Parts: sequence; structure tokens; C-alpha cells
Amino acid sequence: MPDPKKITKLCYNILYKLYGPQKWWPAETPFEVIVGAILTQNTSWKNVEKAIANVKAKNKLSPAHLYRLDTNRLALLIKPCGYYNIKAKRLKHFIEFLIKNYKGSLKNLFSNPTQILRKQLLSINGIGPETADSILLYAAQRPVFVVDAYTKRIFQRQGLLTPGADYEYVQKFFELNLPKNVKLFNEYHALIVKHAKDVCKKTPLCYICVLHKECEFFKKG
DNA sequence: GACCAGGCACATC
DNA sequence: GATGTGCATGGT
Repeated sequence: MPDPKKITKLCYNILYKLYGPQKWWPAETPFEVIVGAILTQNTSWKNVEKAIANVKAKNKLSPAHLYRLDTNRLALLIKPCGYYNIKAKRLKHFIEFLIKNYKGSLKNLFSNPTQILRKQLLSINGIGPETADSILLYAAQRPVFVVDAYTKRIFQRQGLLTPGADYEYVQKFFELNLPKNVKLFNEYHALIVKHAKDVCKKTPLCYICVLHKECEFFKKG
């Protein structure tokens, strides 16, 4: 097994060279990041865009507006992104948490240290590890590595992760082998998603795998 | 008409 | 603790 520090960095360099900066998260405000993070659970981003556009069109994209909006009406607005009934409830759960504990202010919520903040987010019904970490990285600008199905799939195929690796294990694999840097983590996760959608899915042996086999670490190994 | 998409909570064993 | 299931639309 090649040095994981070198491999994780090399992977990043290959992806960045292939696709360039991804400019994530695609949102205008931190609050929009959070809404998008909940709506994109097991859902294509295209559908989430439609749902968010509907909410914006009704001028409801703020904690105060969504707090007052009836859950069933909210569900209809976000219908295009699927699971709309459960996602309407999940959005409500987050907003009620924010209003009750932080007077509806993200700035107040984000004044917490990263680990406290993560625990608080995870305590909200409907926010699991990936959603929490997406909020931490892309809305609160914390150096937390976001793991998703793509990340596991790609790095398992390359033999860098064991098939059974759970969320925490995969996250630590990256966090321990990369410099703790918000910009790097931001770009890395975005590049993995880009790669998975563009190439990895369409070929039996994805592009990055091929490049890896040609690289010096695999030749030595 | 299958199959998948930037997960999560809950039931059951 | 591991595994199975419901949630649902829109694109390929």
C-alpha cells in the first residue's frame, strides 16, 4: 500500500487538473446551503434546484419566513426534489431548532466550536453525518471532510478503503492524511462528486483509477 | 419500464 | 450492532 498521505494528495491533484475549481457550494447564502444540504439527500441536484427556485419565487427562503410557512405548503413548494413530505418536516426541524436556541440567527449558531456545532446539528431529526458535515464545511467554513456514497465507491474501487468502511472511518482517512484546510476540503469533495457524475459511473474502471495505476506509487507497489 | 440520484430515521432481528 | 425498508420526483 502506497503512502496514504501521498495518494490522497495525488488524487486531489489529478482531479483538480481534470476539472479545475468547482466553486462549491452552489448557493447565494449560508442559509441556502443548509436548505440545499437537506433537500439533496439521496436526490439529484437538478431536482433540488427546482425546489429551491420555487421557495425563492415565493420569497420564503429565510428562517423567519419558513418558520411561519405551513409544513404542507412547504412540502408542495419543494415537491420536485422528491421525499417532499419528509424533507419539509426536516427543514422545519432545523428551523425550529435555530429559532428556539439561537433566535433564528446562523451567526449565533456558528459561534460554537466545530465539535459542539456538529453534535448539535446531529441532534436534529433529519440531519445525519453527511448533511451535518456539508453544513459545517460549506456554510460554517469549518475544516471537516464530507463523505458521501461517491467518496466511498471511488476509493474502495481503488483499494484504498475496505468495502465495509463506515462514515467515520472514511472521514478520518482523509482528515488524517490531508492538511486541515477548508479550501482544500471544499474543492476535494466537489471534485469527487464531479468525477463520479462525469466519468466514474460510465466506465467499468474509472478515469482516476487508470491514472493511479500509471502513477509511480502503483508501479513501485 | 427499470434504475439511479451529493441520506436519514425507524423497525426488526 | 447489523440489516431491511419507506420516503418520491425527474432524468437516462
